Amino acid sequence: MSRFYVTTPIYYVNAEPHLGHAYTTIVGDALTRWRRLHGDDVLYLTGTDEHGLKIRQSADAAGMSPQAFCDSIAPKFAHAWERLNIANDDFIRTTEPRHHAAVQELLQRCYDAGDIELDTYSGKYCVACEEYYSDEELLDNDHCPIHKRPVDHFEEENYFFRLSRFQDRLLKWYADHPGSIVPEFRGNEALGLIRGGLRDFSVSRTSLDWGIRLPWDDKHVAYVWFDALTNYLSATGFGDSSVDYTQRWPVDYHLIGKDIIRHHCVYWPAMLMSAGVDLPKGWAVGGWLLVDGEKMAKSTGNVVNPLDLIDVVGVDGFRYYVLAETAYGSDGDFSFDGLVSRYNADLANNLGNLAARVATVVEKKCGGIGPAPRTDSPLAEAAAEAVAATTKAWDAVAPSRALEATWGLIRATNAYLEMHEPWKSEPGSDVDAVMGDALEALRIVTLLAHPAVPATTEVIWMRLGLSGSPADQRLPAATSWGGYAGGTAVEKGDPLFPRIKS
RNA sequence: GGGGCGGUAGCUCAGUGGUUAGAGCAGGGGACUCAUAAUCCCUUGGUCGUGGGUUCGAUCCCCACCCGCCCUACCA
Repeated sequence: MSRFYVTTPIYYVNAEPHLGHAYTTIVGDALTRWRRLHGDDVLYLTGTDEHGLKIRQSADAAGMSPQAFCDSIAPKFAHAWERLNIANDDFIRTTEPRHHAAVQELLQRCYDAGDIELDTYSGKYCVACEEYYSDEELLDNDHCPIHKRPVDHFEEENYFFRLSRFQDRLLKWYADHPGSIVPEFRGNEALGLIRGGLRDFSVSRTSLDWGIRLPWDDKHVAYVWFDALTNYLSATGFGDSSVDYTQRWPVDYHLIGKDIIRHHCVYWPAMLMSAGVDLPKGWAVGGWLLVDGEKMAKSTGNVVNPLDLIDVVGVDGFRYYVLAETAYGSDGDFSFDGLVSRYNADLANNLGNLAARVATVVEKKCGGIGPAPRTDSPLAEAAAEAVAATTKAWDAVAPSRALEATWGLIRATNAYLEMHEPWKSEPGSDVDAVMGDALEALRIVTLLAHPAVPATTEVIWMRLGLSGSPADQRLPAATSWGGYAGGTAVEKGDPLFPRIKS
């Protein structure tokens, strides 16, 4: 049994869960469910990022302590993932003791390695914002873009991580590990960032109090990088001397958005190198889900709450949509019309309807008991192709392609039924053969589609009269043609995906 | 300004240095009626962003440009 460890970014608790968070989290869930089907010992990690000035400010504004504020928001993420049927194995919060231990361990290791040194951070600072600004962010004459007033030149004593020392090592590592970033074109972006030159970055603040103290200098609080990124290590037990964190580390995939490539593919590996920790095996970089063609933002008022959508198309309808509609890596476009139309076309008309018609014909022509499939069924080849293509796609972290391949078998099965028209024949061996084949194809579809639509496939599995759950099956053996033995009572039940009238 | 990614049928996307560029959805026609007015078959539709270049030949290679988006160093 192999181990498989996948992470999502940890989400900043300054905002409530939205479509973008849900997208990445669903991709990770489907990917890890696929690995579980293969018997892997999976660790799927998500969580929340709870430190920093903005949390402090939001807490102050709410009249709460930062911890109480975080305690009020973090469960909303955990709850949202429950609603979306996310099977994360752990949920890490950066305010947890285990995370503090890991952050301090990583900091200490980098400090001991000589890669963290005291220096001076200087920049243009707006007192009203309590923020530093780069020259390009400022208006003409060094005015704050928000407050329209002059910024001050500030200097602050910071510890810096000597990222500049890592350019050659990072380039060599990536050259030695081709394909570690998928899709490939995102890997090229990361290399471009490294080749473009690396500057040291500060890892601490003295002006911040809501965070983790540096172990060797408690006047300083860790700034975001060493705090947030380290969560991936915290969950493995890193920093706890009684635990062998290498049982879980290195991670197989960090799922990230394209906007945080620099932090995850440049800063993070350099930090790990410095600390003597193995680097991740892979990164899977996703694009953004735009909403009606525009970037989702509070200012445009187009923030989509995923929980509103599951009232319309169900949990699996929503999961299927985000997985199927967008090629992971590229930007996708979310639209309500698209959601409904894909739900109707793929789930109601294809999968749901196939399950319904098969059950009806088995009931009418086979006495409600599913016949066994033929060993030499023409559908067997279509099934094998679907299994192969689906597997290849999931292995490449390409959910939309995986589902397309799986749906190919659904279409082939519908076509197969049309060709033989078993509803026109009298009960007998010919009808039994056709329906056995259809049931077997549907069983295989159920397994292949399970990572995307786990709840519905459980229901189909049960209606086919099969015991247990698709999740108990072991691929690839379970997707071999002929796994259905026949002789089970097939139940029609209510429509799995009632068609939505638009 | 610099770096990067993308621009292929109405929509979402595949794709390859070479005969007539593909899929799904949407549109049109037909068949069927087991099924959630679902399904199946056929079909309309593309100057493969623009202009050059390399080549016997480019959507795929090179250059320039246009458009969209991302990063540009401390918001995930």
